[in-house]
Amino acid sequence: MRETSNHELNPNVSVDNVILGFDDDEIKVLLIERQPAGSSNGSLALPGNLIYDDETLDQAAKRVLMELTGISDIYLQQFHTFGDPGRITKKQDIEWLKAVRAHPEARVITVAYFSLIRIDEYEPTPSAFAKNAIWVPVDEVKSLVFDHNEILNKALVDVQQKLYHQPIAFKLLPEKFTLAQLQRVYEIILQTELDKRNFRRKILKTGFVLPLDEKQQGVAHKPATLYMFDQSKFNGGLQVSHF
Amino acid sequence: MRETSNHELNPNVSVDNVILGFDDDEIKVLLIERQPAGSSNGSLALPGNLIYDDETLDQAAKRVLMELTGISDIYLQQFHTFGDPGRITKKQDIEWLKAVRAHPEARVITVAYFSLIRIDEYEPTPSAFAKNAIWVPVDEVKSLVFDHNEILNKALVDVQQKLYHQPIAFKLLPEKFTLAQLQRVYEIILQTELDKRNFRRKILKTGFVLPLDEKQQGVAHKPATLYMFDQSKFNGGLQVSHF
DNA sequence: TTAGAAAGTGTAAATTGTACACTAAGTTTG
DNA sequence: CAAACTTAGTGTACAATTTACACTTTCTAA
Repeated sequence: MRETSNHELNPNVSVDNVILGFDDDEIKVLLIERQPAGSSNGSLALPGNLIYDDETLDQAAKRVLMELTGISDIYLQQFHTFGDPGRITKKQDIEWLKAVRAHPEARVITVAYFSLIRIDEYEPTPSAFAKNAIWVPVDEVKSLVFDHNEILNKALVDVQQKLYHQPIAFKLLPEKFTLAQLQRVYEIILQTELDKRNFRRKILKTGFVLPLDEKQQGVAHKPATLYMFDQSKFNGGLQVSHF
Repeated sequence: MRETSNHELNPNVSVDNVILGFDDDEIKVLLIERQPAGSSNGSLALPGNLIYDDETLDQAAKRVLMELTGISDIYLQQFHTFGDPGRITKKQDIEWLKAVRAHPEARVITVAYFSLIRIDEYEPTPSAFAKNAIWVPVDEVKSLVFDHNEILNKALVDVQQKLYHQPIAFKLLPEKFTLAQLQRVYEIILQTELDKRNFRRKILKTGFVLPLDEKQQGVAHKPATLYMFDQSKFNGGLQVSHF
């Protein structure tokens, strides 16, 4: 009988992480190639695994990410829990579970987390059952294991929503950034083009993006002013009045 | 060994429902009194219970609500999953679990759902381990079992957010309603006062609230025009431009 | 020195937000 | 049946925000 504070894997609950990365160009998602992979012409998955009975869900998400990809110290945010009994139907998935899990037939629900990071600030190094960890542009993602495509899509939609209310754009940029970089983040996440002058006016009026006494270096054109995000001025994001 | 499609209770996963009700006056939450209650000077809980291994989370939420309160046919929306190993610390809770659960020591994570309904359109009738089902004004809710206070609070915050993007205000009103009623819903959920003229202008401009050729009846003053919500015109809620 | 490339800036017109108070249309009461 | 009561319903002036739009500046590299 499992006890509340036993350090044992819970066969019924897993976490999955949607790590979205940005490289000043496009949004990519961090995927792992599972090992063993059975026939495996490389089946890809979100980094996720069962939780321990003595850790919180947030801790589990962090730990699992660390164990599979070596990435730590990032802020993970829970966004949805997936639990269709029919999540696991693909033959490859079933075989993989049999090879890896103590209770391969158990009903598993998974709590999904996302994070946004700069690709160049982390170096994923696969371990545990991840034989590879790779960044894949989100619109080039093919079929993933289990219901991971569904999880990824929901993450992308939720991130769009949260862009207005949470300072997530800045997690995709270096500490010091230009307004052009910031605009690009908004454009890529929202999948739309924005007017440069209007964007600048609006962003600067919020007060949570501060200019520095510093310019971009090493560019073959007029160097842009660098800016910083000021967390303390961020009160619920872009101001919006509904009434 | 549990199988994916067995009709057995999963000892590790539960659902909890935050049913918010409105009676044209204030927001109340539907709570149950558990049976057996031990020493119990009436410990109150959100209606929730373990899931079966062969049902989806959404199905489980519906079923559990039905079994405990008799309420069915309402739209339940998942909003967060709670899973601290320390969720269960109160002595009363532990005793109750021992009396009722096959695996009282099991680590349980709970997937929380909310719904908004009109109080006068439902008649909660307690059954299963609910010896009572009552509506409690949300600001009169005292200490609940487990972490149910935390779950309720998160539900209330999330509902505020979603009011702008989802047509949830209309679930708290009869099919035909006056603009004063609608305004009251917004005011109560947002905990703020709104200007009557500005509210009307803004709501009517959205196009998803349509006037009927019908007036309020049986009131001791000028009868108000009745309105309907038009789902098909609702595109993401109140229009807001961020850039 | 010139060409290239992105930075940075302003304005006019339309729309939306805000604050605010009286008249209209019923019912109830005396 | 008149008066009192209660809520419905409406408009406007001013401020703020949104939108659309193009040229000059400043740096590097050739």
